[in-house]
Amino acid sequence: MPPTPRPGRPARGSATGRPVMAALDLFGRRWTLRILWELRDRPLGFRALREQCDGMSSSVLRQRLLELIEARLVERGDDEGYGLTALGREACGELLGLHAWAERWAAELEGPGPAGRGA
Amino acid sequence: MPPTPRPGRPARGSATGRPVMAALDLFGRRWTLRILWELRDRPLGFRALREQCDGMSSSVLRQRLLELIEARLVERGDDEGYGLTALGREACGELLGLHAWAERWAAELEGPGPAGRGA
DNA sequence: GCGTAGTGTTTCTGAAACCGAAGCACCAGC
DNA sequence: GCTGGTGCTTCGGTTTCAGAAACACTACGC
Repeated sequence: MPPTPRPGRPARGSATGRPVMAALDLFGRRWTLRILWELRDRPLGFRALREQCDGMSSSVLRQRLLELIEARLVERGDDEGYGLTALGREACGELLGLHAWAERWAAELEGPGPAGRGA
Repeated sequence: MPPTPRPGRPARGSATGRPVMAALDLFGRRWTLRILWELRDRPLGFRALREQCDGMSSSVLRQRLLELIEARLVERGDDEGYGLTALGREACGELLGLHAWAERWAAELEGPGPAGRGA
């Protein structure tokens, strides 16, 4: 299991510990973005979260949660399960921007098409 | 090689084709965010881009570039190499938000610490 | 007490993704 | 013809992920 990326420590695929590199490494791992997204407006238990993520592998979910907890984006409540920290909510705010972008993206791909949209 | 995520088509790990899911899948692949980041303010050739990404594997770089081209985030100029499309620049704008967040993240982890920062 | 149902978590095996170095084909300058 | 620069491909080994099964624990009804 690779180390959890954190600012100040060299990220995977980066000689520097620049915060943005650590973030790019952390968010570039499979399911990480999705987990943050699914927790965006309420905490979820392990199994519920797994359901939301279309039944992703429990071993990987566990791993990602540990990483996110170590990175202080996620924390465990006593009853509610896993939820975002203040830092996690801020990051999720940025994902909202991505969500808006994705809608424009969809519109763009659907519409004009020099490079064709069908495979 | 898995299919390139695109809105309207079920993304990996998602039953739906919702644009945001496709985006989360696309951006959740290793190096994808980093590539966009490195292209943020000028086009780069294959080898130069590879250098910027700390010597990432050329086979994976090729794969990611094809995906990004198919997703219309990246295009090839005749001379300058690979550069962002208008859509790609928009997405990159969202990454700038992530960059700003990463700085706050670094400050937060450096400062107060209930969960400890040292391993 | 005893079984049932619900957690979160762990373990395991095979598949998929990634790494990394080497080498290819091509072109420009000399 | 050689050198040095591209972009790109191939291939064996390593890492990561997938998916199902089972574990430990708790709360409940009985």
